[in-house]
Amino acid sequence: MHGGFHYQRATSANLDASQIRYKMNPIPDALPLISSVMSTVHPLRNVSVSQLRTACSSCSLHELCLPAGLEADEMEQLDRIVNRKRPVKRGEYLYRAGGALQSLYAVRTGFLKSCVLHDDGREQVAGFHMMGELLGMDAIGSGKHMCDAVALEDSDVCEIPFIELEQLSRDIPALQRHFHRMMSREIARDYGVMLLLGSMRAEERLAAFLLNLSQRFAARGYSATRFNLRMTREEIGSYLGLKLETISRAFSRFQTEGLITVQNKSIELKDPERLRALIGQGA
Amino acid sequence: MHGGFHYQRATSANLDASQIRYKMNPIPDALPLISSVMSTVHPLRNVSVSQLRTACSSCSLHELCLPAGLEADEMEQLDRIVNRKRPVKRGEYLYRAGGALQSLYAVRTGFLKSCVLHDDGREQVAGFHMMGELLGMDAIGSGKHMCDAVALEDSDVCEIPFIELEQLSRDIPALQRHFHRMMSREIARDYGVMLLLGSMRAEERLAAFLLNLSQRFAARGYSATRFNLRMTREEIGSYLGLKLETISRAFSRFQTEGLITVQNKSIELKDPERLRALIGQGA
DNA sequence: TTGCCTGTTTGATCCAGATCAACAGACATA
DNA sequence: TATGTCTGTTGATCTGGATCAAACAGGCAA
Repeated sequence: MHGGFHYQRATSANLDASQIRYKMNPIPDALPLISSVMSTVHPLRNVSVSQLRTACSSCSLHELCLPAGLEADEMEQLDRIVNRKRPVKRGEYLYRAGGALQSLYAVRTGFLKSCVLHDDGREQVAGFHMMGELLGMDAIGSGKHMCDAVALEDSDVCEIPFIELEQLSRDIPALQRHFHRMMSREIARDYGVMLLLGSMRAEERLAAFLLNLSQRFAARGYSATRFNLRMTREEIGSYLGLKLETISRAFSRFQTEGLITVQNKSIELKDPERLRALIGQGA
Repeated sequence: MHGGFHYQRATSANLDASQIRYKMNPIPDALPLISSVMSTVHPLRNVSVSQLRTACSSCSLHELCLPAGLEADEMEQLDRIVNRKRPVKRGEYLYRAGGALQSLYAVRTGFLKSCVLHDDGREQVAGFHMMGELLGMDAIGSGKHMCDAVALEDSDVCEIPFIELEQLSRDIPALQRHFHRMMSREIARDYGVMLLLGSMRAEERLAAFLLNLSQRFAARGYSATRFNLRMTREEIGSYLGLKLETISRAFSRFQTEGLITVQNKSIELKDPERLRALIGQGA
């Protein structure tokens, strides 16, 4: 893959050309640049072109991310407090459990996981995070992070100093509103995970997981039916409260039943409808 | 127990007198009425005494609840938007999944549960809520409640219209701050539940559950070692991702091992330390 | 007092998923 | 190109908790 966009690097061999193009379209890194060069400075904003490149307003994620619903001038104010493009290499920690809360982080590119730790070494994956999603909200209550955040592939995040975000959200109702929405959606997601962990059987859990990924990729303009997993079977298992062997077997069974095609990390949903029907057969 | 305060009714026999007094003091139900007749209006506030009686500033929960950390005048502003004392009878719904978000609710007295529902009828208890805790935050993201909230015993809640809370929290930084803390703590709690559901065995889960209740009762000035369950074995099981028979057996085993005394809903923790040690033996 | 009705306890059996084990690819480094 | 280290697959066996079943206790209405 060329340019700064190596999101699909590891698995490009598995994908046909049309899909690669499709996946690269929605989040163009280079295109905005070009158009911004043509018109020197954005009429509404007093920032240089180089800043504009990564500004929220030119970021293809802004409808999903924190600035959703902001006016241009409001977005500019938010831009001023955001430290854009902090890279996190695969395997690196964005923050660790126990560390003091400084900032929230919005994923620009890449993929991360949050892990809750238990004294005895057990760890539980509490979530996987993709572009436009906000991390670190668990730390606001105590001032300390409750979990580790680790990059599953080379990623870029926007760093949003929390104190300043809180300050700014008093001045910008739309920002306040959307920040509350994002916290609340995290709570709603957590409730869904509890339902999954507390009352679904293994195959239902995996089906729900795949459909959730599918829906999130689709919301970002990617294919809903073909995507690559960024996490290992063990990490999926941890998230779903199952062992890696169980994940592997369930994948195999889904494949022999024609529900999906799996090859290593590459997934194709062949029959999303039947997958959906699979959830809710139990009990 | 007399008056409207029967929170401890079923278990008062277990408590010594000093504790009962303590428990009854903070939330006087009947007395306020009388004194309001006597002293018409509070000097600092332009509200009648009858309103003051149940005002946040006179509520024993205010250090745990939403107004934590507010100045007197700020608390007064909050008071003005809060609709105090909405009673919810045992078994009644405070709100239902799918219903539009109007208000958040702070528990004044009593005990409630939240249940996430699945199409096929399965339900998962997502949380139990006691005095000072805030319900409904899952609904902010979508504008619709994600779960049912049901009273497990006759309860009173304060109704806090969400739009007005959001508005007011722009004017009162301490309120904004604390509201964010409460949402964040819910997220942190959820992560803990995921850890529990995803990687603990049955007895660890129950021990963690008992210790969590103990700690929450203690934070409210109740005994940390003697309390009454407000929920059935089935509800505990649902919350912990286990069947009611498993809960019952685990209780029995804890009892024969001298960790606790159980009799129906009444619990005494005989050896909290060993209970704590029990968590984290597995894996 | 009787007779539900709901919730709880305890025993016997079963099974979904864990555990143990062997092996096969994929990928990274030299 | 060889080599070692992760990661994933599949089989055989085991087991914690589910399921099925029976009996019982407490609350409450008639």
